[in-house]
This record gives sequence, structure tokens and C-alpha cells, in this order.
Amino acid sequence: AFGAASEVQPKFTSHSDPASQWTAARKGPAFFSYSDNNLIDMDHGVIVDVEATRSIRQAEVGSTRTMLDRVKARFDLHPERLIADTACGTGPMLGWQVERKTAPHIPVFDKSERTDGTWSRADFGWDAENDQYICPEGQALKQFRRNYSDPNREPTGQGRAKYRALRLTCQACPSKARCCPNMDFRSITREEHEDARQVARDIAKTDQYVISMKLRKKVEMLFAHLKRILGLNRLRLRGPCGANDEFLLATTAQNLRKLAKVLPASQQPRKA
DNA sequence: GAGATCATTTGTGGTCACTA
DNA sequence: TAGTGACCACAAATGATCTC
Repeated sequence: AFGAASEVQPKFTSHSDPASQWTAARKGPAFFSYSDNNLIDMDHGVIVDVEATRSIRQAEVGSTRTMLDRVKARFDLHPERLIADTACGTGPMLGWQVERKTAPHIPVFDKSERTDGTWSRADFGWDAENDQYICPEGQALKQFRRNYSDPNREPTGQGRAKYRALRLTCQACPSKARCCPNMDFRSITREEHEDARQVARDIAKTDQYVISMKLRKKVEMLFAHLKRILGLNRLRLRGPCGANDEFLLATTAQNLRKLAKVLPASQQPRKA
């Protein structure tokens, strides 16, 4: 099978500077290919980890977690921020980052906005203390109202939750046409990692987030260099191991090039 | 280079069967 | 009769590729 280098670019932090950022982008050609996933220190442009994956979004996003775990174990590096594209903005990925205290500078994958003129989820207030949503008319949407005699049927509190208003409440509501014209009652889903998604939404309002999005574009230069200068438009070795070897060698070359620029000429090895 | 098109992915709304 | 969980279909967002 042919292998072609497509791209994913997570962005990494340096050990000396705890402020770290990462980014990712994807390109999926219409033929069999592998993706080159790099973890990059944004402050110095050093690639700290590389992972070859199939050109499938889940695999590419998953590689970010793999590399983060690996550099933590190998170099004791832990980024303060992770810059990535929307592919990493899913609930589970954001939840994982918040859990490990990495600030997600990532656009949140959000489809809750309604376009038919009815109220979206954002129009409902979240009452964390009472575990309920409050609709614009002031009515509560709860997840549970029932006591179970069978413990096996009791809610686990895990996974996706559905908050619903009472049928009678909605039927008597003067705003029903703006809320749930096609249903007897309004319901709102809440993902398991909704708190983490809210963290990402809050970060997206900051100035630092704007800077992070600009920094993301710098990473493209590394891939441009990879393809145009190092000529990695096409893989010569076959299989995932071959792809990984080629990506690793190319990354090594890029880092050595970076090192040569940093070191003074007097410290560089003499030519034979 | 810009806009159009396509494929993929994901979250949400809605339905249905079961149960209190 | 109404609350709940599970499931499915759909729409929207996104990015890559295609076309002009």
C-alpha cells in the first residue's frame, strides 16, 4: 500500500517555561495514507514527540493523548495550555484535558444552537446546585423526579443526561411555540463533560486565546518544511512502523536544523 | 486564490418501550 | 398516565479536495 504524509500538528510546551500551547490540523487525502502527528513546543518550535497514525480523525486526536502521556512519562513535561483545532474540541477530549489540568485553547465542538427561532440551550440557565436547568419562563428542567423501588433502575449519574420539563408545565406555558412547538415538553441534553466544555468556552473569550489561535498558524511552517524541503510528500517505507520510522527521522532532522540555528558557529562540529 | 462541493464527525432532538 | 433510558436519524460544523 502507498503511504503519504498528511498532517496533524499538536503543539507542545517546554520544560523551562510552564506556559505551553499545542495545535492540531488535519488533511485527509482520498487514498490510503498516514498522518504525521507532532507535539511541538510553541515557544521554541521544537518537536518533542511524533506519532504516526492512520488518517482517521479519532486516531489523530487519540495520538495527542498518547504523546501527552508519553512526554510526561519520558521527560516529565506537562503543558499548561494545549492549542488545537475543533477536532480536539469534543467533550471527552476536553474533559480529559481539564482533568489533567491542561487549559484547552480549543474551539468547542458545539451544535446546541437552534436555527428555527426556538430557544437554544444557551437560553436556559444552569443551576448546578440543584442539578437542573431553568427555562426563560422560570420553570425547572430536571433529570430525575422519580424514586425507584428497584435499585438497578436508579440513575447512575454518568454519561449523557437528559433534562426535561413536566408535560403539564409545558402544555400550559405561553411560550411553548418558542420553546418546543413539536413536542409535548422541552428537553435539554447535557453531556458528561459539559463542565469541561464550559471551561473551554470561557477560555475562548480571553485575549490569550486569540494569541493562541495566531500561534497555531506558525506550526504550518514546520509541515511546509517537512514536505517541500525534506521532500516527505510520499513515504518510502511501508506499513505503520515504516511510517513511524520515516516521521521520526524527519522530525529528528528538523530538530537538528533548529539546534544548528541556536548554537553559535564556534560550538558547531567542524566539517570533515 | 477563492468559492463550491464533498466526506466525516459529533451533538441534539425525537421516538419508543419499559416501568413506577 | 407520565417519567426514564436507549436508540436512531438528522443537522451542522469542519476540513480537505475540486473546480474555475
